[in-house]
Amino acid sequence: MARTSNPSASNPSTRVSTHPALSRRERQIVDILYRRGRATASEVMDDLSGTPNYSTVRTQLRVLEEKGHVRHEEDGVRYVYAPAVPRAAARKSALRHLVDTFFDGSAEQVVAAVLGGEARRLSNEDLKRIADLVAKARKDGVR
Amino acid sequence: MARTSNPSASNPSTRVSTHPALSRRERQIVDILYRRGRATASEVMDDLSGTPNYSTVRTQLRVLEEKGHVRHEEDGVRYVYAPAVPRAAARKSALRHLVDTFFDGSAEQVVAAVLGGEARRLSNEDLKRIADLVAKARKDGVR
DNA sequence: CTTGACATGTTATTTTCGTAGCATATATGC
DNA sequence: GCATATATGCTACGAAAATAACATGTCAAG
Repeated sequence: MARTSNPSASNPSTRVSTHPALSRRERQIVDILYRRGRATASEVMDDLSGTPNYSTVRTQLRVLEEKGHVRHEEDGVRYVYAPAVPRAAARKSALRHLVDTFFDGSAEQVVAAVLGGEARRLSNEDLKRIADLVAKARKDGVR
Repeated sequence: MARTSNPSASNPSTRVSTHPALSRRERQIVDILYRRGRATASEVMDDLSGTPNYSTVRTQLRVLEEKGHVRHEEDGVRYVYAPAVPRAAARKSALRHLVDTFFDGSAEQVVAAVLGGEARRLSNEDLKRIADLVAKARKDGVR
């Protein structure tokens, strides 16, 4: 019965790096931080769905910090939070996860989806720049 | 205190479609289903991290079905599960979320990341096909 | 026809989450 | 100086999630 073996680390869909995967609300909060770069508890609260209590959000940020997912710096009296994992790194693994989960691991399919407007409509200028990117990648690759 | 208003539907990072967002484990399970297309409880279990009890996985699949995230069909005696939301739709919103969260909403940045190997290495054939895709998109767009 | 392997059905227990209240500190305007 | 707005510190608690035990059903091999 397809009991093939599962090293449990070979599977991008469930792979857990150093951190044990975020809960639902935690994921939302961290995503907000990635989108904003950095934010106070109030700002995070504003971006959260529902109408969480300010206190609630602070508690969650504190827990996230304890777990090492988030860090804060003090700006005068207030705390300003930011993701502990650099955006570039998080982005990389997120992209990879997406590609593996929804695009059969195919980069080409991703580009097709982006061009197809699955993300948002592209202007002619956008397409031009993208074409240049691809051209450059090809040239470099062939080099 | 910056209580500007939050329709909770204007924010892609926290937007909840019809379904109230999956819990951690649920997300993992559904992702596995998207990757495999369809799977039995055993197969899902094999792909999950940790070493969840078979019983546990079945319970979670049942709950997911109750919530409408998953459906099952019977293949003889056994149940075969699949995501309730079509892959294409899920993919679309996932891509959008990724772009908004990590790429400043820029499709161009996504393509750059893909080309840059942030997802996986591309062959020359891949690049060729991608170049064709872009060329076609440009032609169509200009039309 | 009975036994073993593998399913599903049901129910229970432990953990984790999500949420918020209350106490306290600090700056700011009157 | 003192009230008010806004912070953080700490604690608590119900709800949901994650997990698994136990019971039952089915099919095929021997």
